[in-house]
Amino acid sequence: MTDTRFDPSKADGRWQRAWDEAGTFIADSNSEKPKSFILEMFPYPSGRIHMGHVRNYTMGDVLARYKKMRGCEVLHPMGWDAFGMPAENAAMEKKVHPGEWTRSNIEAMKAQLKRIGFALDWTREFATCDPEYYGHEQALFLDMYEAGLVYRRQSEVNWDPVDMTVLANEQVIDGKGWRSGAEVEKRKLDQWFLKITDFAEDLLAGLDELEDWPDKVKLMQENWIGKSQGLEFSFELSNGDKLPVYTTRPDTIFGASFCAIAADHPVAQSLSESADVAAFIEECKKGGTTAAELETAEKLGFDTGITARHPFTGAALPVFIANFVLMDYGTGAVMGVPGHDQRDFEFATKYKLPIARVVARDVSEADAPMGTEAEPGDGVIVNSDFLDGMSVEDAKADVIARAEKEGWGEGTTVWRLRDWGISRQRYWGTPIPIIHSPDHGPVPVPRDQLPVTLPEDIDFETPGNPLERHPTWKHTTCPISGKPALRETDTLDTFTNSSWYFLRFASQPEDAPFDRQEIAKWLPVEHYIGGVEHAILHLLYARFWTRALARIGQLDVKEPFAALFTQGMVTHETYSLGDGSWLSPDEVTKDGADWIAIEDGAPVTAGRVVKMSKSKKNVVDPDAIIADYGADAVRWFMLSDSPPERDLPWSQDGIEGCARFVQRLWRLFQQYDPDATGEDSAQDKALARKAHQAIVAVAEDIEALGFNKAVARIYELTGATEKAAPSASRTFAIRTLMSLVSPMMPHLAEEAHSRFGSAAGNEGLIADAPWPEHDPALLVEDEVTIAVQVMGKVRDTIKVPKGNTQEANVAIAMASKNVIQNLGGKEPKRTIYVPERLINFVV
RNA sequence: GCGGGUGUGGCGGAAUGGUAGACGCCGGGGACUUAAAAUCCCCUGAGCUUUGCUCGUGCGGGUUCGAGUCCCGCCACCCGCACCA
Repeated sequence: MTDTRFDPSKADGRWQRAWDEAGTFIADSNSEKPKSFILEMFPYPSGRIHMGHVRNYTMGDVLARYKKMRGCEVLHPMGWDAFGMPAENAAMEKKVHPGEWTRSNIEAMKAQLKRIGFALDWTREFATCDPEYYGHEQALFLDMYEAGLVYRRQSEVNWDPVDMTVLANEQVIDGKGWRSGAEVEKRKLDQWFLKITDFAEDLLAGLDELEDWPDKVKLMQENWIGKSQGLEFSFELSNGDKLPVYTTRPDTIFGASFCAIAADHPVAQSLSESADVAAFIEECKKGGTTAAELETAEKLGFDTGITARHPFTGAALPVFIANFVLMDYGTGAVMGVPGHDQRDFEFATKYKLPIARVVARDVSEADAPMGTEAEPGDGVIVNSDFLDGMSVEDAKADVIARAEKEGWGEGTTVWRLRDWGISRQRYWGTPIPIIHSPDHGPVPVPRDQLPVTLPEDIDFETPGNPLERHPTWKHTTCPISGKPALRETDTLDTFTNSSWYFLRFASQPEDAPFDRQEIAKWLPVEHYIGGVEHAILHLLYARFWTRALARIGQLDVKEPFAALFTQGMVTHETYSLGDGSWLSPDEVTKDGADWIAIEDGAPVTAGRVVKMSKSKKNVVDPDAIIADYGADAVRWFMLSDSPPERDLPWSQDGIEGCARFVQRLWRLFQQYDPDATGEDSAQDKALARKAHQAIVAVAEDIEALGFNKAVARIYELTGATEKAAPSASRTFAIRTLMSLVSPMMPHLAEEAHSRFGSAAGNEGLIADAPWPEHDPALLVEDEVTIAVQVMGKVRDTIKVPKGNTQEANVAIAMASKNVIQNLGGKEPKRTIYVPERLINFVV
């Protein structure tokens, strides 16, 4: 035999080069084979590959390699989601151009990915900041514009009044700007929107057909789209105006004790001449625009003195301006029913408004006092005149019917989903290809002038939008009149870049965003893998974008991703000093049972296991790990132990165990003996059976993305093979193991295959070899173990031939000493018999 | 606040309503070695009056011959909330 140790530092690079030179993973769209498009969410080039990326791409890689073994033509591409805020922050902090920073990050990260040995088709690589890519995106934007799917309106942003700049939600910390520290305000700007709400019904209905998506993601999207049936009606106001409101709970209308309107509602605005009202409206502008902030902020109201006439009772309800009502949702006005809505309850408690019960568990509890919280649940209607005794459902229908008959309201469908605001007042994004003409308003940039490229000479010294401040870039001429005009200086939300990149991976013509026929060959993506944090926004936007392109006749698919998998995070223990500062894993060591700082021996507290993050310093660099243990050990670790949808805690012991297993397999592979004979012993048969069972089980596990289970199967077969004496079965088991681990540990598998496997006549790369065949006759066992219970408690187990009759097995069970003892001389009253599993005697 | 999820030994986890803890890690004992590393073997949920018995899957109830799994009510933690990607 040759070496005794597998040396990844030599083998990894050798096989990575071999795959590159052979073009092993280049996808051929003209292949006759069935097509398989395996895609992981492409990375943002932040600087370094982190363990989360490694886990994500390892899972996709195993699938891609497995599919190839199964005879598919596999498309497994990689690219870069290259626009975004971090590049602009780097520009401000490090005085480096965002493009330069991004490009050098891409270069570094690509080299890292190559060292992990991923089976990627690098010929299709692109970055979304390439003018070719965003130029095609601008064309798609104009297609949608011309199809009426784009419009412009006023919308609120977070405004930093000191830096005079728009802030992302992430840049608002506790209501203050992250750099200036100033109190953030809401400010209205003209912004571009995509009409995703036009597709609300279709996006919702489409979820039903996504059988291979996790239920939880479909549920989250369903709730996000938020279809609700309700009543829209108008209150008559004491000042003579009408106040349209929308409610999903018309059944509780007799419990209404006030109305609340948004600060920018016309009724509120009409009162703003009063200093008090103006001051309150100003107060409502404080704070940012996030839902969490709005929902948790203290409920504030201002009594306008106006009253609204209740449509049934005629009661005069006070009308408040309230900070928790949004102009963007519904009509910007609500009826307040404090008894059965928590937000209304808090508001009514604060402003001492009546809290009436109109829903109870039973009519007899109509006078039961309200507790300290609203009761939003189901029940029967009480204290509500003609609705008394009805179910919530019936009462809703009844009120809507009456409103429609009497002509003061109508039942409507309302969606929680809002149109997609795509304007960003930032530099590092796709320029919106619009020219604002003094005579013709917004005009599309002519197609032959695309791409509208970003200017290179850019000033990041002052806050605000660099495109807006650039001395010449925005100055152009109107395509219609030729008169001086201004370019749109907003760029597109980076989510637009990731809404169609998978199409560009499948097809990359120069003169168009994609080729329809080529797309039809590959789409939909067979497996799409990424973090659950994208469950709603990215996935919904990509579904929308695909549908929009289908509607305007450019695509034949509606759903881009046939199967979705959301993987868990990579986590690590945290280490902190007494002063609360964090230490990284390589700054600490164990002193007996305690952790101490390596530098000065100071005591360290080992804290909770949380997602790896720079701020907590609990990160482990994949490069260093690969240098120490090799790519296969890291890949194996990423697949072992934790189910892929759950978090994976990184551990030093774990990676060392994986590296040991790589060597253990290597030792076993060296014992490959094509000339071994002998099939007769029971042990040989048992091993052959295990190997054939593993071929089927590992395939099933990989197809179900149960990588941790596949890993456990491989451990079991490895252990059994090691223990076996040389035989033809053992040789078969070793060869089987080489194939089974090849998607997961491709470098080790190639090395073993080239050195030992070729002795058995296997030529070429194992990456090109097929998945092993199994013998169905060897899948079944000929003996089964049956648990014997007395009153549901296991008292014994019996081993019986597989074909035994129920009578025979029950007789064997009855003869068991333990069973006799536990029956205590009594005859079983009943016997539960589960074939090949269990017998339960009930006395 | 709203929406979604998760909870099983010291740790990661396995288990079509049918033998809870497969497989791995850690730990303990032993073999080999001048020694170490590596490797191999055995043990490893808790408790007890130990041929065996009792308890045990976040907590409290329920359904069932039988519940980690199904139902009801809680608790804790994690993710998302529309300008982070």
